[in-house]
Amino acid sequence: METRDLLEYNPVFSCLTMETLNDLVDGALLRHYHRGQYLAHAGDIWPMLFFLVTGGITAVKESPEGRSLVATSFGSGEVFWGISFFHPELPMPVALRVDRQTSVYLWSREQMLPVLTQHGMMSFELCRLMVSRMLRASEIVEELAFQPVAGRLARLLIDYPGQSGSGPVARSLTLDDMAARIGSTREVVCRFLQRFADQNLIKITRTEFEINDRGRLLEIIHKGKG
Amino acid sequence: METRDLLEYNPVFSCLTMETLNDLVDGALLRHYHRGQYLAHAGDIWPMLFFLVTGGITAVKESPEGRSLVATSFGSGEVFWGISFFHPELPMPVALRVDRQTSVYLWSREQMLPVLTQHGMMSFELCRLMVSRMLRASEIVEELAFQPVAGRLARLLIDYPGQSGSGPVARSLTLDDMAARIGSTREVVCRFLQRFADQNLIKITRTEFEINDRGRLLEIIHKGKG
DNA sequence: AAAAGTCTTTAACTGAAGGCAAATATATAA
DNA sequence: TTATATATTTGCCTTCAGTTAAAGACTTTT
Repeated sequence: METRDLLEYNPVFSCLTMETLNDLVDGALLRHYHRGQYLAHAGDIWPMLFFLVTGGITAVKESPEGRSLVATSFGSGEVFWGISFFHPELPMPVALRVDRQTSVYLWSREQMLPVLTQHGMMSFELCRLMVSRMLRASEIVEELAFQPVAGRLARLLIDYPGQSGSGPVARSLTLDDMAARIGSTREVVCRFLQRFADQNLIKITRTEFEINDRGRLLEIIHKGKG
Repeated sequence: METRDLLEYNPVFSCLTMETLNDLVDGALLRHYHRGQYLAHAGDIWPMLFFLVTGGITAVKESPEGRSLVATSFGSGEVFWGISFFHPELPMPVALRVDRQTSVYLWSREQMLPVLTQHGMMSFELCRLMVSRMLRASEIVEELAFQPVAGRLARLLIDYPGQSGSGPVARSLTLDDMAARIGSTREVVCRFLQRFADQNLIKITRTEFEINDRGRLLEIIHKGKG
């Protein structure tokens, strides 16, 4: 899709006039990153708002001992920001890591502030977006607090990326990736995957997997027990 | 403090003109609740924004098996909302429970929407507020994912409500309350409290406690191990 | 094709934390 | 006061999940 369409399709930018939007795009910094680079590290003061044109970015929390947890991730057409964009004195609680070849538009707090305070609709849409993100955070909290690993993993499998209808799916995430998404470790994830396979809930090879018993997986998510 | 002062002191409302503020207050629903009542239950569609005049409200997540987790709580002068205020189709992920005698101003989505879209500054301040709340959520996630119970409890003790300087503090929270705040259970909390007492980090009676070794507690929070 | 690196898989061990049950203490109501 | 409900404390036991270690499988490089 064209960058321009992406912007106009995004609720936050779509409420601006052509003119304002043009000005914004002209003033924006267009940056390209590649896999493994960081837009910002946890602890940084990073007062920027960005629009993701192509690629993917992941918000990651790192524990002191090196375990990490994926808080959320962004794709084409999505908007996010550094905490410092809104609170210049506060540092980033997560790192923003680039998943693959990625292009973003960047705006600084100074650039964007007048536009936001001028356009109530835009700020309001930003609020709405934040609420969605808060919901996501809320889900993560709930799962970490109440769901044992089996449930969290079952959920990850159910909404695994690149699942169309039935048939085997490529294991695009490594065990470490999965572990980071559900707040556990490589070995434990492996163990539970095998256990699911033993129970015929899934079929699994080194490179692919396939869900056999979606119903039972959903049950594990909701009622617990793996 | 006067309600009026509270409103004018709140960043979200303070950017309105006297006039608009008057209109808002006139249009608001003033409601009184008592301990144990709910403004909204998890799962409700509740498209309201509220301003807490007096009292206290807690946002609680409940697990299917009856354990609960305090996500955050609000006091005098604070503003919060139902998810449905921003996304009318989405239900509340938490319940809003009243802690004690409480008065709130309530506005519906319909009432407030025009004001917000008209006043960019107000929406922007609301964004800022949301970011703060997101930060809080982010901390909770981090702690649940990476901190063992000892650390989470230590933190709860360090910023226990009603701690002025030194000296013993009344145990205003029951073990269940504490457990709900750190995502654990009554018994476990009790056990860790006793352990802390054994190590002379705190002194504890049935009704009061006192922090003896704040430094060591901070260490447990940051470096782990109880 | 050998070597080095990266993932996956298993097993055995360990520790952390939750559940149950019972004793004790305290507050509230009849 | 007695009775009833509510909190705390403790011991014992179980489960769950993280750690360590090692072996196997596949990829990429040399």
